[in-house]
Amino acid sequence: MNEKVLIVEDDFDIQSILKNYLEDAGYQLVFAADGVEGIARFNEKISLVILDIMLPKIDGFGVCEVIRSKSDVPIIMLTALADEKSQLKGYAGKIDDYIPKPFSAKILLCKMEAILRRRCASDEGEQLIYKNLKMDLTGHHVFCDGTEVVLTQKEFELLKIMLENKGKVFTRQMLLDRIWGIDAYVEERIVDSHLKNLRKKLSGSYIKTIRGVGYRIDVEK
Amino acid sequence: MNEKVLIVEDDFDIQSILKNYLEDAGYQLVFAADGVEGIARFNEKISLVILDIMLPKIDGFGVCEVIRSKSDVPIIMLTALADEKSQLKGYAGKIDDYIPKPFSAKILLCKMEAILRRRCASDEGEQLIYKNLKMDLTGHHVFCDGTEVVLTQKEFELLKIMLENKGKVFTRQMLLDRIWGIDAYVEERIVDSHLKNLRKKLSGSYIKTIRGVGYRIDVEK
DNA sequence: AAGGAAAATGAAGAAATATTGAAAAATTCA
DNA sequence: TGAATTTTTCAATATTTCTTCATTTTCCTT
Repeated sequence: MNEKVLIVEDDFDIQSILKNYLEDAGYQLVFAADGVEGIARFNEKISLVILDIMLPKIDGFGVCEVIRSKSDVPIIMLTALADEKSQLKGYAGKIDDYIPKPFSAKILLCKMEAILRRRCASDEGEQLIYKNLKMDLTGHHVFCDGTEVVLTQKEFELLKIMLENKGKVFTRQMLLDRIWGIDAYVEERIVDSHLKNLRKKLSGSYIKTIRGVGYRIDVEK
Repeated sequence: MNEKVLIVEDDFDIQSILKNYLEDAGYQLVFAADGVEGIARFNEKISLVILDIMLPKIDGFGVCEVIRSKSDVPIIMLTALADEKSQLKGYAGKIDDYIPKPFSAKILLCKMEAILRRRCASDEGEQLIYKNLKMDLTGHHVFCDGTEVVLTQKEFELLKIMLENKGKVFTRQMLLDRIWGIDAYVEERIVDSHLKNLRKKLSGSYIKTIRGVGYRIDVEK
C-alpha cells in the first residue's frame, strides 16, 4: 500500500478537504496549484492523479495530455464544469472518471479504490516472469533458466520497464524519459549501448528492434 | 474485440436505448429483466455488467454480490437511486462505477471504455481494424488475416494515416506534408514507391488509386 | 476505335539513415 | 586508488528511403 496521489487543484478549500480525507484513508498526497506545477510534480511513483480543469497556466486537459503521453496512470477529473461536452472531452483524453463539483469525499474515495483495484499486475508483483526469464524486483536478481545473470542498474531498469509493458514499442526517448528522467542530458545512443549489453547477458532474442522506432519485448504466445 | 455486455434492467425503454447505442458501438448485448435471470445469464464470456438496482425477484445489490463471489468482471450500476447511501452501498460491493438515471448514453459508453481499458489481461493497446487487417499502434504490429506483416516505418505511417481517415482521398502532397513534413524536399513519386511496396506486402486491394488526384482507403461496408 | 498524352506502376541501383558492436573516456562507488 | 558502471564515440553493417527510368494503364481527342 501507501499510494501516492497527485492532486492538481488551485482551490485551497478543496485541497484542504482532500488532505484531511485522503490522508486519513492512508494515501500520501502531492499537491500542485497550477498546470505547470502539476506536470513537474508528476513522476512514476504517483499511483493516481486528481485533476481540476480550470487551472492557472495550463488547464486540466493540457495537463492530462502531457501525463498521458508518458504514462497510463489513472486520472480522475474533479471539476466544476459538469456539462456533457467537458465530460466527453475529458474521456477523450483517456481519463478514468469525471466527478463534478460539489462532490462527496466518500464517493471520491470509493471511486479511487474502484479504479486502483483494476490496476494491472505491474507494481503489485515482486516478480516478473517471461519465458525462461525471471526478475526478482525486491531482491534485484535476474535469472535466466534458473541461473543468475548479474545486471547493472541501468540494464535492470531497462529490462523491468520493457517487461512490465510487453508488446509496447518504446522509443529511445521514452526510455530515456522513464529511466534517466525527462531533464537528463545524455546521448540517445546510450539506450542502444545498454541494450546491447543486456542482450549479450541474456543470450536470447527477447528484445526486438523496431527499426526507425525503437525497441519492444513481444507478448508471450 | 467484440465484447459481450450483460444488461440487467427491467425498464424496457432503457433496454431499447442501450440496445441502439451500444450495439452501434460494436458491443454484443445480453439482456436480463430481473435479478434471477441476470445471475443465470452471467458467464465467463461477459466482459462487463450493467446493473439496475430496483429489479424484480433479487435486487441489484444481491445480483452484484453473487456475481462478485465468482468473478472480477467490471460492474456498472445504472439506477434511479442517486442518494449517497445507495452509491456507497454499491461501491462497498466492489462495483466499478455508479451512474444515476437519467443518464447520457455517450457518457455511459465513455465510462465503459475507461473501465475496459484498465483490464489487465487483454490490454491490447491502441488498434486500428479494417476488414482482415489489424494495426497495433502501441506495439507497431500489422496483421493481415492474423499473420504478421512487417512494415517499414514509412509504410506503417502511410497505412496508419489512410486507415485513420477511411474514405478520404489523400493527394501525394498531403501525404508528404503529413509524413515527411511540410519542409521536406523529396520527389512526389516517393509516395507511389512506398505505396507499391505496401500493396505488395498487404496482398489485398485495400488502397484505391484515384487517378489524377491521389489515393484512398474505402470506408467499410 | 485508334493514337497519343498523362498518370501510375514496377523495378533496380544509389544515397541516406539507423543499428550494432566495440572500445575508449568519464564517472561513480567502495 | 581501483574496479565497476555509465557514457560517448566511431566504424562496420544492415536496412530503408529515394531517385530514376522503362513499362503499363487510363483517359482524352480525333
